[in-house]
Amino acid sequence: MQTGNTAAQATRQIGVRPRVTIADVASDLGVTKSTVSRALNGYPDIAEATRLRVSRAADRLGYRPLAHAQAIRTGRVRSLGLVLQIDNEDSARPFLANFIAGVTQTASEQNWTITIATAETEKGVQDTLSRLVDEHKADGFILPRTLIHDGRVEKLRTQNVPFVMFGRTSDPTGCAWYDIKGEDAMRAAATRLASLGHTRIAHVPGGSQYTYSQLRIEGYREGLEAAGLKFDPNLVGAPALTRKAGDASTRALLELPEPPTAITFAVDRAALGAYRTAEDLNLRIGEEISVIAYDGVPEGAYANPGLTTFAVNSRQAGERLAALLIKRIRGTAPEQLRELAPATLVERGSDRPPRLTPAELAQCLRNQSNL
Amino acid sequence: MQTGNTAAQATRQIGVRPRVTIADVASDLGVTKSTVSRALNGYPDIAEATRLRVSRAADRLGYRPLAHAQAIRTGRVRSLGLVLQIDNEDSARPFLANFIAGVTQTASEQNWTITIATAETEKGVQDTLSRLVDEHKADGFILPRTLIHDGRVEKLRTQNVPFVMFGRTSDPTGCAWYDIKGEDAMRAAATRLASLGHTRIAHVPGGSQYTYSQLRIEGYREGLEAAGLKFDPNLVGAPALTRKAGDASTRALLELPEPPTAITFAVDRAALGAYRTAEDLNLRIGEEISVIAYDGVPEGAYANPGLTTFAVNSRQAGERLAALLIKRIRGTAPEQLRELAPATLVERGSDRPPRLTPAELAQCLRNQSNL
DNA sequence: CCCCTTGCCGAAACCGGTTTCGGAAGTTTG
DNA sequence: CAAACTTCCGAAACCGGTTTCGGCAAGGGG
Repeated sequence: MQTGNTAAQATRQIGVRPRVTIADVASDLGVTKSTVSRALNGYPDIAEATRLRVSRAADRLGYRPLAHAQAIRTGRVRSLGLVLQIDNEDSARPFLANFIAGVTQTASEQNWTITIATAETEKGVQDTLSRLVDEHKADGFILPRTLIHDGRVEKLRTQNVPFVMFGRTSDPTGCAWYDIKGEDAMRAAATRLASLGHTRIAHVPGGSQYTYSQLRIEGYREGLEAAGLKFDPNLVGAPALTRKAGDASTRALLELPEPPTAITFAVDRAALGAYRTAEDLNLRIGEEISVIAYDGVPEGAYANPGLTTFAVNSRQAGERLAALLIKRIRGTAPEQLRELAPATLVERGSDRPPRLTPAELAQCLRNQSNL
Repeated sequence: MQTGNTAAQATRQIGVRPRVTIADVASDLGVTKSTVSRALNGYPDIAEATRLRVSRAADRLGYRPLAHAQAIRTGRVRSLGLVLQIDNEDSARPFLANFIAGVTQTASEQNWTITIATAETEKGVQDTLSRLVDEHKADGFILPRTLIHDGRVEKLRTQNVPFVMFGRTSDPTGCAWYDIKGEDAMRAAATRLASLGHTRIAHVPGGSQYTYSQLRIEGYREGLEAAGLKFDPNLVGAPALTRKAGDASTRALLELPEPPTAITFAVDRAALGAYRTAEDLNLRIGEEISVIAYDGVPEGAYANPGLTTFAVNSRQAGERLAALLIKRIRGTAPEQLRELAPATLVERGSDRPPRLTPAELAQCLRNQSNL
C-alpha cells in the first residue's frame, strides 16, 4: 500500500518533535481544549485570569495553531490569492517583486499568507481562479490589471467570493479597489508640457482593454483643455505597451502633417520605444521632441536623457490591496473599500521646452527622408 | 459575540451553494465516506467497478476535496513555500515573474499551489521561514540565492523539512538542488575572449557570500588557463551586483598599469555599469573594451551595443525546482534530486577583437586624464 | 432564604476529510 | 465439504482545531 506508506513517512518527516497541539496546552493547564481555544481567540466568556494563564502556557510550550486545522471549521484559510497573467514576452515585470513584497508584508503582519498562481492566457487565469476557489485555497483574491469588462470580476461576484481590484472597472457594483490616479498624472503631464511651451501634444495610450487606458486618455484631454489647447483625435496614437509598439506609434505620430513636439505615454516601456525612434530619425529627446510617461520602471532612469515619468509605488499598492482585501474578507462592505493614490512625478531630462515649432519639426523630418 | 458572527458570515459568503462534500457523494451512491475516499485516492482494496462509479459520481456532482481538510489528517497541504528576500533597492527582479510562472506551472499540473512570503533582511527571511514551518503553511520550500553558509539550509535540515535549493552550497549533505552551470559559462566567456585575441581578461565577481560567485571565478580561471593565459589576481575586480558597483569596479580595473581589454562579469547588471564607465572615459564597448556577462536581463538587449551574455532560463529553473521539491516531499532521497543546466550564450555586440593592446589602452586612458 | 441572573468553563458535537479494523461474502485449498 | 484465504466495503476512530449547549457556583434582588 504505497499511498499509506508515503503519507506516514511525511508526517514523520515534517516535524522532528511532534507538534504541540491545543490538547497539549489544555492538559498542561488542566483545562479543556475549548477553554484554550476560546481564551486564545478572545471570546468574552473567559475570565481574564484564565486567558492570561492560557496564553502564557501557549507561549511557553511553543504552541502555534495549525491554520488548515482551524480552516476546516472556520472556513478561513488565512490566505490571500493572487493569480497573475504572465504573457510570453512582456513578462519582465519589474514591479512584481515590490508588489508582492507589499502584499506579503501586510499579510504577514496579520499572520496571513499569500497563495500565488500564474497562467498565460486570460482564459487560463479564469480556470486557475476557479480551481483555487473550488479548493478554497484562498479566502479572497487580488485582481491585478483590471479590464474594462472583466470575467474574473463577474465570476467572483456571482460566487460571492471576496476580492479587491488593482484598478477600476466599468461596473463597480460590489467591487472594492485600489487604484492610482493615472488620469491626474496624465492631466498634469499635458499641462506641464503646455506650460513649457508645447502646443502640439500627443498621447500614446496603453492597451484598450484596460480600464486605466481610457482614464489616462481622458486625463490627457482634460489637461489639454485646461491649458487652452484643442483636443485633436489625430494626436492620439496607436496603443502601445512595448518598446517596439511605442516606436511604431511614435513614428506614425511624427509623420502627421503637423507633428507633435511632445508626447505623453500611458506606459513607460512604450516611451522608451520613442527613444529608438528619435535615434533613428536623428532627433534628440528633450530637445526636438519631449516625452512624459507613466509607471516608473527602472530602465527609465538609465535612458539618456532620463525619462520624466509619473511613478507608481507598487509596494504601497500591494500593502494597501492586502489590507483592503483582509477587511473585505472580514465583512466590510466593498463600497467602503475604495482607495485612490496619486502617482508621483519624477523629473528627469525628457521634457523640456520645444526647440522647434511643429512646422519646423515637420520640415526637419521631411529633409531627412529626402537624404 | 462578534467573532461568531463574522465567522458565520464568511462561511455563507464564500460559497453561494453549499459545498458538495465527500458525504454527499457517498450518500448519492449509497456507500460510505471511507469507500469514496479510498476509491478517489486509488487504494487497492476497492473494486474497479466501484472506483469507476465513485469517480463518475464525484465528477457529476462537482466534488472537489478541500485541500486543508485533507491536510489535517495527511499532514500535506499540497503547497510549495517560497520566501523571497526583497532588498530595498535592487529589488527590481525581472526574473521573478518568469521564475514564479515556472514554479506555479509545474505545481498546478499536479494540483499543488505555492505560498509566497517576503522579507527584507536575511534574518527576516529566517523568521518568516520559521513561521511558515511552524504553521505548516507549506510542505516544503524552494530556497533561491543560496549562500555559501546558509542558515536556511541548516534550519530546515535539522527540522527535517523538505527543501530544494536554487544553487549549491558548501555542505551538500541532505541537500537537493537545481543550478545553472555558471562556471561553465564563465569558462566559455574567458576562452571566447581569448580566441578573439584578448590577452588581458578581467573578471568582476558577484556577491562573495553567494556560492555561485566562487564557482564563476573558478570557471573564469579555468577558461584563462585553457587558453594558455596566466591567471592574474589583480584582474579579479571588486565584487559588483549593481550598475553603480559595476561602474566602480570597472574603473578600478582600467586604472591598472596594464589594464584589461576585456572583462567578464558574473552579473549583467554590473556589466551595464561598465557601459557608464566607458561613456565617461570615452571608450567604446566592443571596441576598446569588450564585455561578456551573465544572467540575461532584458536591459542587456537594449544597451548599445547589445550586451553579450550567458542567459539563464529562469522559467525552466522554476519548473524544475518545483518538480524536484515535489519529489523530495514525496520521499525521494535528496542525493537523487540534483540537476545542473547550462546557460545559453546570447551573442550581441559587446565582445569583439581588441582594438588596442593593453599598453595602448593604458596610454589612451592616461592621455585622457591629462586633458 | 429562595429564586433568578450572570460569569465561567467542561462535555460533546462538529468541520471534511483519511485511515484502521473487522467482518461478510466469495474463492481457493485439502 | 469444511477450513483457510481473498476481496471488498462498512463502522468507527481520528486529525486539530472551533463552537454549541448546558451546568455549576457565585452574586443580586425580592
